[in-house]
Amino acid sequence: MEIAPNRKALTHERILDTAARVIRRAGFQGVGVADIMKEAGLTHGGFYAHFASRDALLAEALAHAGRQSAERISKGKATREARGASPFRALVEGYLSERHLSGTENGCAMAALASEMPRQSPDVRAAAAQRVRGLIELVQASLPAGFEITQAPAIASQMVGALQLARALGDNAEGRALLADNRNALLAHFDSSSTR
Amino acid sequence: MEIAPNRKALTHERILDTAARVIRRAGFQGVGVADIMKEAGLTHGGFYAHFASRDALLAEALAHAGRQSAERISKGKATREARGASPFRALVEGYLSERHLSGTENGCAMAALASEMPRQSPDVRAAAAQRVRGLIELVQASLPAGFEITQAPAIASQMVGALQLARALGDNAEGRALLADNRNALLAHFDSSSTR
DNA sequence: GGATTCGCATGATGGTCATCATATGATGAT
DNA sequence: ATCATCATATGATGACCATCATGCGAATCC
Repeated sequence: MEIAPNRKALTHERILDTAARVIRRAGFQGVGVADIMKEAGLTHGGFYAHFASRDALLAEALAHAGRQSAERISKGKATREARGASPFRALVEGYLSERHLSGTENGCAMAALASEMPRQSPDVRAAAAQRVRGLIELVQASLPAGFEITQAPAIASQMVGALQLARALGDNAEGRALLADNRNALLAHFDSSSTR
Repeated sequence: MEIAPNRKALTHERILDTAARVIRRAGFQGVGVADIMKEAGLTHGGFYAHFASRDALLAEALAHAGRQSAERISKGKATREARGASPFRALVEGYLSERHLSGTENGCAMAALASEMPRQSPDVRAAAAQRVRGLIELVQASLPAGFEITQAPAIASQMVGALQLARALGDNAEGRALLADNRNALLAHFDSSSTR
């Protein structure tokens, strides 16, 4: 009976996974229950067998997106470290990459949704606060010598802000230039070969 | 005939002014035509005598909000300079203030709306890009000796990101602490008395 | 293999929204 | 004072949305 582990649990996971991508693409307010179900290959009706409400899904989906994006960021970071980059450089170059600029759907949930957070339900807000803390910890764990630990929140702020301003400018030369300026500013401190 | 300058133009301005506040509070997607008209003291019907569409209003309103917030930021900066702060310190302390943390409705339009920008109409996006450039110029004009001019986009990114992460954490001790960390990081470079 | 359970689909309900057609009522000209 | 004009209000239309009641079909158990 464990061999076909609850089909329902699998579907639940699939909805969550889809929702995590869709909310980053369309925003909390830009997505309806039916949109998510359709993209998950289902119809809207079964939704309330899986979630108590739209808000409950959003909260779960944000936490899920946070785990997804944290994992993806860590993975990209590891790849760059394997190529010889320092942990901090690997983090910064991965987060402020052109790939992340255009890949909102699979990127950092906070960068994709930050300005909508203050208007969400308490459950969503709690997940958002967790995500902010996670980002700061990630930065903290990558800080090179020469940085104070109290600078981690500032660096996290800069990274998120940079991605958002670059996206506001657009996936074009201007947006990419803003990303590059941010990489340079962050990496100049401890290493003279700037953008790489 | 100029003595009572077009009542229509006045109403247009009033709608715009209201919309500029409402979109920062509720977000682009969180606000309807009727909401804005009601808050401006009108009914929804007359709307299309003033704007071609909802999108047209949003674009005009964002530009308006940008002008409003730029002016407000500059004014706060001038006040702090008059009290003896350097231009850069005045800018940073004003932008990353607790007042700005809780005053989304009258604060920086980019901090209030950034993550919704990529999904907006071309007209709105153009206004957004203008706003990003304006912010960067404001930072540039305030840079103290010891900063490179190419750091302005990075500093602007950090300021916007800090406000958004702080708001995601909430208008509470944790959010205020993140703001303080950002003020310290920005001001530590050229002045040893940190937060204030 | 027949009954039962349960996951999902179909379809309905009440609400909200952008947009527009038309009515009203005030303002300014004659 | 009467009329024309124009800014705004009333009300309608069609679309969309969250939620839920009910039905069907497939997997599970006896």
